[in-house]
Amino acid sequence: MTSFRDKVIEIVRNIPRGKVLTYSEVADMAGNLKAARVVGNIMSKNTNKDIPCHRVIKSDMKVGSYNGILGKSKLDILKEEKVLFDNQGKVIRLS
DNA sequence: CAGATGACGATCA
DNA sequence: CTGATCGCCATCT
Repeated sequence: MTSFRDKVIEIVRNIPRGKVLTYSEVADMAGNLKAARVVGNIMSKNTNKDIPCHRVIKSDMKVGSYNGILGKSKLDILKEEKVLFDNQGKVIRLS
């Protein structure tokens, strides 16, 4: 059966390069708006490099945490993906 | 099955 | 803006 976890995995896996989604957005798409925390919990235990878990940020637009499976900090990876940041370390979306 | 956990979120100081 | 507190919920042990 498709657990909440599986949906989250699939959603995150489909995030295109250079784009980011918030934990609450992913949680919402997976079926539970209030489960943003669960999304993070799942990502933290996921070690599959096939999943761009670094493209998931907080609803505040701050990067949040990262397990470092790719050997780089989340912030650096996003910068490599051409994602823009302001002086407060927040992500700037190009609408 | 029950309790603990945490890559979060909103609110208050 | 920064930091602390409380609330939320699927997973893990």
